[in-house]
Amino acid sequence: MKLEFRCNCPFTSALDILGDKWMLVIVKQILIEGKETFKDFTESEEAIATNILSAKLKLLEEAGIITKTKKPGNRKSNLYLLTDKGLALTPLLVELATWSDKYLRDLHPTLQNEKGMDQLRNDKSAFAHILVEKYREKQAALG
Amino acid sequence: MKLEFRCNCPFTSALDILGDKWMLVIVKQILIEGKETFKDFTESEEAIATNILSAKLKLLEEAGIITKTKKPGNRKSNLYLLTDKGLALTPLLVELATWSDKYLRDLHPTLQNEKGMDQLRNDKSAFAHILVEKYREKQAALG
DNA sequence: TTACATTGCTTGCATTTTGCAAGTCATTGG
DNA sequence: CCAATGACTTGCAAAATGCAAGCAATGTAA
Repeated sequence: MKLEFRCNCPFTSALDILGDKWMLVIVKQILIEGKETFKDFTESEEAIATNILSAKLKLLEEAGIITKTKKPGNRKSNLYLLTDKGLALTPLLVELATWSDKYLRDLHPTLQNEKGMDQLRNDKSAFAHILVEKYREKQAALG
Repeated sequence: MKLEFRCNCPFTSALDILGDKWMLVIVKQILIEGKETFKDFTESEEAIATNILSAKLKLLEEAGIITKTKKPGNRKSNLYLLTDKGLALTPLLVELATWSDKYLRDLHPTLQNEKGMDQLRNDKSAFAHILVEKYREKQAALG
């Protein structure tokens, strides 16, 4: 499980890093669900196994999408945070959710339909912008 | 390899279908590289194995992203075409390419840098719009 | 019309990735 | 000090991916 590129196509190359079941789910959990520590991820709804989580966090770090630091004042907990490169995936995530909302309901009737869904439908670029802003505020509060 | 959803999250559910090495690559090849037949895909730069290709085309069809029909006037060749649901993935693909263009060049120096890249940087929603229009024209010409 | 090539697959098997359960090891709170 | 917690690793089973070969149904050229 290492970083390699199949070809020089920009679409395919993004998928060489992000194209699996977990990478973007982890980014989503950090950005939207406020997860920061290893433990946070293991307690998620999606229930990622710890060995996979460990491997994927390593890959995300190698790819420059997240950073791993120690939580200030705590030598036990690690802090996983998005870099700018990682935050720049926000529009991609928003497109994923938009597509699901519009086209996945027939295959998946119990798909979430409350929370920010109206806001997403109403103006997705504003939605993305707010997500990024909130995350930056949080980061500023930390460091 | 069947269609199942981990949870009700719209982000994660999209990845339950699209989150692997091949699904979006195939959509890209149809949309951007004009590929239509089984053979077209096997001749791609990305070199997908025929057994995987077969399985993924089946999944894409089950998910309602592509349709499989016979080429008119030819009982041998099949024609794989995007549905509206599949065409609606265009903005997602454009976001993938945009992210690659901006953030992947340090990891992947030989990443493509010509062709439509300027147009993509200049106005990505216009770029997406043009892709969709061109594909629809092509479809109209066929049927 | 018959041999040959092409298209669209499937099968078998090796390799890689994913998933689950359990165990390790350094903090840390009491 | 000692149990609990957080962050992992390890071992093994299951699933997905990759490679090579094979095969049946057209299509094509002599």
